[in-house]
Amino acid sequence: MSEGSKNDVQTLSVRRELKKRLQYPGSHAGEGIEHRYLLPRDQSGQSDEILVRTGAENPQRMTCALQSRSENNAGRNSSFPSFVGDNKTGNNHGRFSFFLRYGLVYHIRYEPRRSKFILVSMSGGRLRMTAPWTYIKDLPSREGADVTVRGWLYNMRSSGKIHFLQLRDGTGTVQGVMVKKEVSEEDFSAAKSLWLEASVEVTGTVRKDDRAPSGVELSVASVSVIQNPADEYPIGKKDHGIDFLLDNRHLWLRSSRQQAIMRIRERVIWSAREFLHNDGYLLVDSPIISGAAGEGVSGLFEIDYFDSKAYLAQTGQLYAEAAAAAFGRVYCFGPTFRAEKSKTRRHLTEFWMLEPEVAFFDHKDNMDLQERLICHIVSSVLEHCGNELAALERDVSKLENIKAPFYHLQYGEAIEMLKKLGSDTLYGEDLGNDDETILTQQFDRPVFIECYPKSVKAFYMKEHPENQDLVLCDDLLAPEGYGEIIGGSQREDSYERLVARIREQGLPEEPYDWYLDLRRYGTFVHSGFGMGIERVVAWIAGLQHIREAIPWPRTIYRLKP
RNA sequence: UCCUCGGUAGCUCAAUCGGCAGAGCGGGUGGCUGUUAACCACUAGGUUCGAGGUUCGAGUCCUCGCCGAGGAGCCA
Repeated sequence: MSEGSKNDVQTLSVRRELKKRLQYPGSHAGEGIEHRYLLPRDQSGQSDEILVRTGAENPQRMTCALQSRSENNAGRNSSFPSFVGDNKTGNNHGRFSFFLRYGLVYHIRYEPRRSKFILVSMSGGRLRMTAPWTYIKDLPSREGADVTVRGWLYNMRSSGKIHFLQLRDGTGTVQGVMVKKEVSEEDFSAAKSLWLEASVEVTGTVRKDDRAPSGVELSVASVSVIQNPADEYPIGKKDHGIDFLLDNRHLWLRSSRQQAIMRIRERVIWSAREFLHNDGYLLVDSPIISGAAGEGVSGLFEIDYFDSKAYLAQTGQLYAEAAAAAFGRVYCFGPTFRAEKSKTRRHLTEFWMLEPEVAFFDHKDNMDLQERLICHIVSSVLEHCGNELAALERDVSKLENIKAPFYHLQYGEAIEMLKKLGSDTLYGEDLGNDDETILTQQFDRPVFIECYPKSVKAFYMKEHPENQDLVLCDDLLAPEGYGEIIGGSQREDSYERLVARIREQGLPEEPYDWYLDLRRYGTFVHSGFGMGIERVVAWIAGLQHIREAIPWPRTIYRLKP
């Protein structure tokens, strides 16, 4: 490996130049494409050239030839005249590798959409053509094949003459079985000295084995160590405390549990956007830096904005309302910030919120949309994240039960119910965290709490037509004690009443002049809501704490990593 | 800001009424050809968060401080 590290230095210095040179196009429409690439000069001042030709009938079939002009590479041309790859039938994903001097291997890939070749990577140290590597998730379908896996060693067990290398590469895990008499003495002893989370390239044969979770194992032929850590890996195999794990969040993400959570998070976001896109919603993002407060100044992060003050967005809603007047059905999705000094399992100072806003939707249409969105997200996670839910030991039956219709409670009914359950929250007060927990434990599906008192809700919510003390809003509480995941409302569309509400709450009018314009110029019935991504993820994944639902949690005392 | 709990080996945690500072994992050495957080033997590893106090004696009790967690309030 000392040989490799020497080359790595050289790699860095030539990489930049090579990338530059790989940019000239030279394509000829209709016929095959021919590219010539000059490679960096060697010590003698000569340059090599790569000649790449693509077939006219199939641009992805190509031949590559190294034409050497330099003396110390002249012999290579004959021993390495060309390399033919086929992206359709081959398993190399269109990547081609050239061995060149310095012991470097250049990996070049054809990019069909740009009709050009791009430099994928360079590696050094081994005098061979590197096979493109295989992702662990694909191994079950490659039984019997000789493959190379690149990844990290997350655990190792040894029985003297046999090593069990537990490998992960982000797509899955596989056990590499290394038998002493089947590999070189160097590889066997090198493997024994590996520490956890060493980065390795393992070559071997995919072999069926009923004992393996994925059904296959890798019979190791050779191990190439990319880096063996200098120190012991901080996160061990036994339990750790939450504080330690959060301090090591950058490493904690490698664990199978965190990987499962992040995949579920991605599925939640993906499925939500898929649902909205397919339903005709346009993504119109809102600014993160804003001169005006969204829902009152108390929980805002203030920043210096040149010579004036600005705030980090608490919500994109006001902007979404403006966009709804332009595009009808819109949503925004991005990080939002709350400077509350909350220290609970449901709060972060930075969290992601999905905020649809719909023209000509009333309170009821709004709740219907929320219900359909949540159902779609849950069923999508169930469909695509079975392995992840299993890894988290989530009770899937609880999620399979999430189907329309959800329960509905009027605020007054909720207070009555809470009184019977022992809460001392009075009519007119907002529901506390305990109240939400108690309430959601009564239901096996999400429950809407509708029409809260005006006094505890934001100024932009529309008054209830039959009771001026209430507003047309809804909180959607997730079951199993998780509580509020969505807050929504029909918006006040009357200019006069909106101005009155702003004054009632003692807010300055000037920052809202543009917002009031929406009621001056073609006002319209409209509704929307905000869904907290991390809370939805925490609920679906069954997490104890919201901070596991975001890659880099920001809480009051945690800015690092 | 308030309430509650906690801080002991690299990590997770014990330590009875105030009486010799302990275990597992991780590290080191040796053993083991089917291990699944492998196992077995041996071994190294400590300013018990800090300052002060009570006591023959403090990880343990008292005071103050620092740090963290859970909860309240507020919210998604």
